[in-house]
Amino acid sequence: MIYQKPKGTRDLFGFELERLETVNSIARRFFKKSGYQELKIPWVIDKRVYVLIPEGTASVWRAFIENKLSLPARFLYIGSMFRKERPQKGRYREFEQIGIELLGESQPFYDAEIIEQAKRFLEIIGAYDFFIEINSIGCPKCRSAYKNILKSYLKPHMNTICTDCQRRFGKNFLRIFDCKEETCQKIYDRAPMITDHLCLECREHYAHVKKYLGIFKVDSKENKKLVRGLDYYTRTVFEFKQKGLGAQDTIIAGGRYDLLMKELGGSDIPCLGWAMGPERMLLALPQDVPQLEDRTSIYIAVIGERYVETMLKVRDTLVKNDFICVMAAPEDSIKDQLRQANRLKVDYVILYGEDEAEKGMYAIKDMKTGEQHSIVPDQLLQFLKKS
RNA sequence: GUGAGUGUAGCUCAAUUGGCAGAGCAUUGGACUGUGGUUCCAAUGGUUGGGGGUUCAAGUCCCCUCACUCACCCCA
Repeated sequence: MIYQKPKGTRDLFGFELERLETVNSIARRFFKKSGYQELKIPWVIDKRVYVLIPEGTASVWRAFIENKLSLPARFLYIGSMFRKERPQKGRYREFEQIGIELLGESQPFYDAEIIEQAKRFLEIIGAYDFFIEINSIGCPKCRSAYKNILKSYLKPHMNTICTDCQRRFGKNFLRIFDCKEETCQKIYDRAPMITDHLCLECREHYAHVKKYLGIFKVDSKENKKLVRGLDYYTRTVFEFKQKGLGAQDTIIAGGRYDLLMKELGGSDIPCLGWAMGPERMLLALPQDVPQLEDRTSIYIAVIGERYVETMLKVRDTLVKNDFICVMAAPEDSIKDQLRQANRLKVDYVILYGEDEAEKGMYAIKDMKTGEQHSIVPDQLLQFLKKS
């Protein structure tokens, strides 16, 4: 072994890859029909060193500016993202993400719409047992006023909260609400919440978002402790959480970030979006969801090299007609060929050798029942299609 | 970065207070020379993750290291 795969990465193949790709193609179909255009963004975000993208939003913005695209714009991106944390259940260092970004829309209608689209998408895939949490974290105006209120509430408790929270207090203020310590949570339960300290505009925006969620018939639960660590988030934040997962149970997270564009040095453009971790979601689903396309598979057993050419034509016809088709090397014994066919779990085997050539027929064997009969070449496609 | 748990055949796992490294499945061959899967018989398969130590003797006990898993942390 020359080298092993880096920690937190995986080789995807077989069923696992198949269902991930199925989710991706459903996403493409669904969101393109909803007016989104796909954007393929580079994994590398630095000229000299290989710095890998941790999320898609900033890159989508960069692409928007660099390509001088016009507003309003809806983008879909699908691909690998990277994080450096130690892996655990539902958290890999290289992981898949499906995300959408909606640029240039400030109406609360759209906050509700992207939540509804996420929900419909999950339903199409066959996900269930998830719930939606929403909150509003206001704008810089109400948030800075609120931060002072929260700070003065927390001051007397500084020695009671855990060391992690003390660190968060200085670095990532609102994130203290995410703490898993019970003693900390007891203190935060009685803390003033940002949702109750919104300015008039933010309050109205939030009320409209909830109104539209009602019109869209999307059930959601308000979680006043749901926050974001970064300052460019404004107003609406939401998460979809999946039951039956471990500590990492958020399958979709998103919100509104009207200040991001300014932070990146651009003009003032509002933006909404979310990102989904399909692998994490699939962890909680039964193996047969989403439903895979079930194609009939055929193995062509050839007995004698001089029949290869005839069977190559059959193979090409089958592939053109969307069957899965594998051909055997004529040097292998018929026993080996059938054994291979069995291992590949194919539905049918076409056998062709001296006997069949003389009669001008194909022998076709149903691998489930073991039945075998002769069929004239012209009827092959018809026979396979009705099966 | 921190903590806990697990590493034995290709896979899933056994192995008593330290006492001959095993089973099932898989693989290969045969029974069966143009018929897989089922059945029967046989064979192959291991520096017990790696290194060091204690001991007459280590899969088992001690130390180090690597990998995986879960949790903390982080979460744009």
